[in-house]
Amino acid sequence: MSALTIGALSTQAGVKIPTIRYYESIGLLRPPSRTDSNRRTYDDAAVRRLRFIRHARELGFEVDAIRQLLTLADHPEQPCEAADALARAHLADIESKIRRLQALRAEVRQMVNQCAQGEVRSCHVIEVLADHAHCLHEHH
Amino acid sequence: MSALTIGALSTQAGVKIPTIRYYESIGLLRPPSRTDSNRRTYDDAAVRRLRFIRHARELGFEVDAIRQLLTLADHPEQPCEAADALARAHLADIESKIRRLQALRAEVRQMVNQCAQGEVRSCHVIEVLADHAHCLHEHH
DNA sequence: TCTTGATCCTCCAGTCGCTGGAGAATGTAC
DNA sequence: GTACATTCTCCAGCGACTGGAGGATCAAGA
Repeated sequence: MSALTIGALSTQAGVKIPTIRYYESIGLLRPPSRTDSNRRTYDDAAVRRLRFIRHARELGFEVDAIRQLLTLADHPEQPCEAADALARAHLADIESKIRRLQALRAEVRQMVNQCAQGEVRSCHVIEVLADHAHCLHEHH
Repeated sequence: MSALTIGALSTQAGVKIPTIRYYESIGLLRPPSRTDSNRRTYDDAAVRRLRFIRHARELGFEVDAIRQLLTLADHPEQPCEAADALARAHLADIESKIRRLQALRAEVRQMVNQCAQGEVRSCHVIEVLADHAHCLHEHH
């Protein structure tokens, strides 16, 4: 039953105030009730919803996917295949990102290790970036 | 000695034409010479430079870091400590990204595995995203 | 009660790294 | 010669925020 200001919501959910207003403007958060002096007031449900959004963003979900998930969450009587499919698609995405980053790490490690602390002429940081033959991975 | 059109440069470097012009506009690529009819003409050095840029972008370097690296590459007589430091900083970045993504993967995997294919009410995809207690990692 | 400073409001412009369209001028191939 | 592809510039938009201007309102201390 606690009525929260936008500032309180911001700290409780860990989302900046302008971002909260932005989420409202793009329809991720429903417009809250207002005080007589036109200030937004939120309830605990809004905290949960905003945490949901923030968490999903941290997981790398795009706003559009989140919108779909929120719609699902608003209709808990429906089967969750759609939410499951969304999550599965995202999992594949995460896994590809990890693989790519691991390859990049190997490459940059090689760059750093091979830098002879000499002149740029002999510096592999530049070389590796300039020359595809130094690639350890196949992203192109 | 081959003179390349922007289209040829685009295919050889794997960078879209508007992106090439964009890179020129922000000073990542020097303005090339032009034909009588005002079309850009590039040489092989431009291909290497653009590949350098593209590769660095794929490695997740920000344009600003790339600008610094390019400046270094343009002055090969200088010591490469700066380039090395840039690469090292980026390596730390990549490693943190990998760790975060691995944690996210675990979380999303859990979500997918626990989804009972029932109703949303019992679907962990929604639950995990809504409730911080389900987190396996510590990103907040 | 007054005043100070924190918080809130709306609107708008900027960030980064592109991306794509409009409309016009060329280049190339049959 | 005609058709189609390519290029030119300029400008607007994308996603997902972020922050400032200028003004109203609130909460707490003197």
